[in-house]
Amino acid sequence: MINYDFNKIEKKWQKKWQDKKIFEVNEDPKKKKYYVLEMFPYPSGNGLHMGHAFNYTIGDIYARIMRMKGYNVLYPMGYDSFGLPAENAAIKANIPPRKYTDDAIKNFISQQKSLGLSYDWNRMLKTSDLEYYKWNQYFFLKFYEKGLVYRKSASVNWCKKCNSVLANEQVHNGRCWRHGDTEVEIKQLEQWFIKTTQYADELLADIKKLEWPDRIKIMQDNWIGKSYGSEIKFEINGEKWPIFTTRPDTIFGVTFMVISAQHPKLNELITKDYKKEAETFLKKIRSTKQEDMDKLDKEGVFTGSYAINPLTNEKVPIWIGNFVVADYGSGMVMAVPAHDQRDFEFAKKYRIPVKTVIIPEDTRIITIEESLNKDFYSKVSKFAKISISDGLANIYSDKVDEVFALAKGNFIGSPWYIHSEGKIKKILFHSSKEDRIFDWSSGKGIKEAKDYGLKIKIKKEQLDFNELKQAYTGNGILINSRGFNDLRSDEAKEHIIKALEFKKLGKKTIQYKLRDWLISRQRYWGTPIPIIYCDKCGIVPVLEKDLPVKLPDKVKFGEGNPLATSKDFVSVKCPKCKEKARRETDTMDTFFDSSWYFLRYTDNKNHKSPFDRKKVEYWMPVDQYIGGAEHAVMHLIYARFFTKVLRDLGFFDKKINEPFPKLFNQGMLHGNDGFVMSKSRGNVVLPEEVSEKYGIDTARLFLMSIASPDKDTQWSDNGIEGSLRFVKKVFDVIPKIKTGKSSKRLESKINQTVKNITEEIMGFRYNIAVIKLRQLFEIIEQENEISKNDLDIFLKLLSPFAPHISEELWEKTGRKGFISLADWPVADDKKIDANLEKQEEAMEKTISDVLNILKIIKEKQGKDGEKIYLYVLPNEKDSYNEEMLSKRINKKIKVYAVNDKNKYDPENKSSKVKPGRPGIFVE
RNA sequence: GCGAGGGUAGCGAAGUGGUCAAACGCGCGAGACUCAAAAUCUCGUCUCUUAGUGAGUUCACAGGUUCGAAUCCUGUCUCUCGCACCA
Repeated sequence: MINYDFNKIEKKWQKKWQDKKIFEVNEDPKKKKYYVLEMFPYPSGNGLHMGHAFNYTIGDIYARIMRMKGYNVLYPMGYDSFGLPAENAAIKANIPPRKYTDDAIKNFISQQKSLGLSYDWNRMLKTSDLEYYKWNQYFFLKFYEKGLVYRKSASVNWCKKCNSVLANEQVHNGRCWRHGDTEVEIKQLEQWFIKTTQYADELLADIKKLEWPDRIKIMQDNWIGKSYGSEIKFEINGEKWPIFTTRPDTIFGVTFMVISAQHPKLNELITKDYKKEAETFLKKIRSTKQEDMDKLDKEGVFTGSYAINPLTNEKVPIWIGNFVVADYGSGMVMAVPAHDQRDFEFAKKYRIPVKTVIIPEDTRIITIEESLNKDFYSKVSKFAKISISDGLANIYSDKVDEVFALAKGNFIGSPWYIHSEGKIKKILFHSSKEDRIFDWSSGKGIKEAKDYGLKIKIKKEQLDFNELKQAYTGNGILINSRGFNDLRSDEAKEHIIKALEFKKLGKKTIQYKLRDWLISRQRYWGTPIPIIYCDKCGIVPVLEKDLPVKLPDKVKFGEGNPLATSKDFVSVKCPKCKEKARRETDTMDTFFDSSWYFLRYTDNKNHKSPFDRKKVEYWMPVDQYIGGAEHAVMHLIYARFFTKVLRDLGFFDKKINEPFPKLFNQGMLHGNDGFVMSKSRGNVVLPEEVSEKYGIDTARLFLMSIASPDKDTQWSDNGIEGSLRFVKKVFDVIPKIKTGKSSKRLESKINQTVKNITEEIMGFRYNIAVIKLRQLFEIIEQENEISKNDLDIFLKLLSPFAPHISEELWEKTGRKGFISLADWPVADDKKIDANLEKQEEAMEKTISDVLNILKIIKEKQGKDGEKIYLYVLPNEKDSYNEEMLSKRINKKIKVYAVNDKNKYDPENKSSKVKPGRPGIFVE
């Protein structure tokens, strides 16, 4: 076998592709377009690792097959080059961020080119280029005009390592998304926000139209977090405070209110008498780390104020609590301790009354009067019988599913109720000393609770739900709710809202968890926000004609906001009054940049506008987007939002509603040790090293064959050897193969494989496609000759995975042009012959029979079989190829038709012959 | 706590009702080639059995549905990921 010089071949074809610009595309109305896109990378100074190669190869294969299928394929690459790491590197190594970034990009490009990716490099973009980011500013102004941008003071997430605020989406588990070890602090700051919430409904509704992995869709759904509820107005100090709740059916159970410690109007409620305690409490909360907050018990203090329940006119105390989220709903909750676990815990701690207003369906409280006086059949659970006499309670039942008795102490005193459904299984007794569960399922008939030695005494005055162990949070039947008693929760919600609406004290509302997008960053390496502050005119947007606001080169780091250190930058004249004014010194979140880059690819050199409408309308939407799941609720939500806004601003046709109708989530590539590749762990596999040793085609093929590309996979230095063997063999065998006529068997196999591989690639089951390709190659190897056309087909099938050697072999076998631009093969169904498949199986079976016999002879008789004779039915003779069999079995094989008079058959094995099953004689 | 997805032979990984003792790759074993090794080629690789056969036990664990289960249902254990006091 020759040792092929893969590196030379790779360079050769990469150069040819580039010189001939074969992957560059233009709008062509005659051709169907297809837009394949991978999430563009942040160009880190560390360069690419194998994980990137894995990701890009997935997209490249897709782009290649679509191109060969005749689509006009847009497959671009660019760089999300603004951002913190460059700035930090600049501070650390004293390199200007622009230089750091440009160097990193250069490095990325050369690495990516050596991966054989078929990008249209002519469309490359960098978000840190003035030609790109000036359009960020332009969009910001457009959004501003439309009222989609606003400035407000709010509690914001602050990461001290980033030295900047973060968007809600960038806080993970109370920590910074970039700095997993850094807790986010809450600061009160005035910042720029984008009204993503204005599109919450559409963003949510359109999720179901997307062909995305379910888990990403679910994540977005949860993130937007729509909940239906109502706003109920509670009167506080003569003022109406709207309070959001999803459980208006529990309004009669409200025994207190809790306001968030961060609520802007909190101070209005704290009365003189409670000021001291409140301040101590608030101080404590503010000094608590965000992370510890979650673990804390519910805590709070009384404000001294009261709210009036609009339906009962009861006065309930207002507490400050550490568990109420300030910016969700109304920042204050109506607390129903009997039916909300948090409220329950709080009430228990501060001995606030608990009032039960919902009981599970099929449940009735047995009132003491009823219980004490007579044998009692539960009204609802018809099969439960409770008898109470002399203060002793026994429970009898044969068909009740679950009987809950809530009791206190030695089962003495306390309220209890029975809940039943279907067959009897268990009876549960809870006591404050221990929880005991009795399995009722073993007993067929009636058992007495007292058999277990239980005595239950009930006293009237102890009917007190404060003894409940936890809140009942399910739906059920209303009690203690005046006119709404006996309604089911869902009915009660409607009725109660109606009653409140009638009094103008409440209404139905919808709440979202999604918050507006905070885009201000107190950092340098980003897009300057085009705003000017004038003492006279206030906030004044930069005029469109004055764009771009260029990011200054000379700033000082480490003294707060870097842009503020550039006097030339800050000082400006007010566009309105022409007086002295100052510029905004914050920059934009880089997710702003990545929210529309896919549009810019369609027209990346446009100086006059962000993109040409026609071009966007030709190429958009992205037909296949590829990227990791880490952007499920960040980039993917922002980009969807942006697209919808630009659509509404008339930048392109109304039909473009979603940027990425189809999304593929690739898995993570782990290192040899099974852990995520990272520099600190030292398990990073570098493409150039692998490439040098095995060739990039081999690496691509291997990456795609380890596992399904949507799964996390593990790099293995051993595994790639297998792929190398295959690549070498192909490279060795193909040029030597005799071209002529393909056998029926080969034709059938080839056409079947074309069909399979096409389907597998289209479904991203690349691993299966590679297996099919290998199986096909095995057949080709076995055959004596192959037709020119079939050989071409094989190379075409190989080419998306191993483009360089495919090109090389294409050329070596005398084909013209680039295989990358050749037509993707179409299967000829007529040539697929199921009978041949059967013959194949018969042959495999025969081989294994022969081998088995050889093994047995060796074991039993200690001799090696030398010659093998097969006796086959005359019509099957052609299916048994002596040469091929001999090669497989490594022995001389002679095939006779059973009716051959001259056959050699000393033991008359030919009598054993059956269709598809030859007789075998070994000697 | 809530939500999503997993657990398949020594390892990686296909397989979602019969064609499954389970593709493919790695590893390992045997043979061929060679003076020898590497490379390459062929075969084998759950257990027992066997002139090409037959039997048994498997797909986290325990039950169940079915004529039939790796595949469907229930429960348990376990791993990964996402959200996390959202009223």
